[in-house]
Amino acid sequence: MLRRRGYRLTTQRRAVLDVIARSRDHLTPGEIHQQVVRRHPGVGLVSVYRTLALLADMGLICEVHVGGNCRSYLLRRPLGHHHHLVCSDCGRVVDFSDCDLGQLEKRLAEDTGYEIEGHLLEFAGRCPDCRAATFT
Amino acid sequence: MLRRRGYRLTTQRRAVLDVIARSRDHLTPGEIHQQVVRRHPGVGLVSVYRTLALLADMGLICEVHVGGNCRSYLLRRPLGHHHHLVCSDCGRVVDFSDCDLGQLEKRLAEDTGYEIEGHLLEFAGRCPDCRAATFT
DNA sequence: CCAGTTAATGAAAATTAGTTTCATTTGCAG
DNA sequence: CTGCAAATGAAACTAATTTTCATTAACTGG
Repeated sequence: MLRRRGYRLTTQRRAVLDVIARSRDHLTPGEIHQQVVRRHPGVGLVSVYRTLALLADMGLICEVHVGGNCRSYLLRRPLGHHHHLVCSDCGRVVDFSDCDLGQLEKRLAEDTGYEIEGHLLEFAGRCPDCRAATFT
Repeated sequence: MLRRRGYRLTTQRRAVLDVIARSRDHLTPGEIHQQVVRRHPGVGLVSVYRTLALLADMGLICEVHVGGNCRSYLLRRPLGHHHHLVCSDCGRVVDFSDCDLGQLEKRLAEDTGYEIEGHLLEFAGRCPDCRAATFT
């Protein structure tokens, strides 16, 4: 896909893609870098950022904004439109895809005159594990 | 309200509250500080952050997470549950309150075992002014 | 109203996340 | 193989936020 868009397929890009593809979880740029370095020491955090920006541009990954510490998490996109349910304790993320905001979106557009381009929907809650941990 | 919770009512807290109360727009910590300093030179950005954290804790203000540059915007809460429609060009924010996510939330809780605590819903779009500007 | 305590402040340093710059390297077209 | 533009790594930089700590001032009790 990179090639098709005229980008070069470099070792570092391979490495980043590899990490993202391998992981089921959502990772921060820093975490991705750590994992990349394990197999490819010398790969710079900068390249990770650059690759992530590229992938995000191409729509292959997307970002999550969670909690108080407004840090952007990057994650693998499970193909297509979807949203996140984030555990407020451990940060674990569950994806879901049906959000049914079409009507609301339409009404908002009419009421405000905005041309709506997209939306960000995230739920916060406590995952089963963290809930269980409380009762220990 | 501060007093009721055992916090002191300091000049700087008054000043921050004043600015937030006066403004209908959403402000960044930096913007709030600028305005505070106009009337109260010497008030530190630090205190603004501290006051904002306090107010957010008490639920009197809330944050917005917008666009790519993951910076947390703080804003006045128009009382009660609501959401934001943010212009992707100029950043102007419109509030709306009916989101009708109850059913989705319930189903998610059943499916995932998460105890859902809240949600973050934001729409992005282009406001009437910015749309008009394009055609100039 | 005054004094004491203690929370709150301001300044500066520290931290954290992300971006920019630029000389060097390298993928890949020819 | 070779050349060159694209991509990289290191380091400097920007920006936002947090921490530290000595000083200040809000409230409480007298």
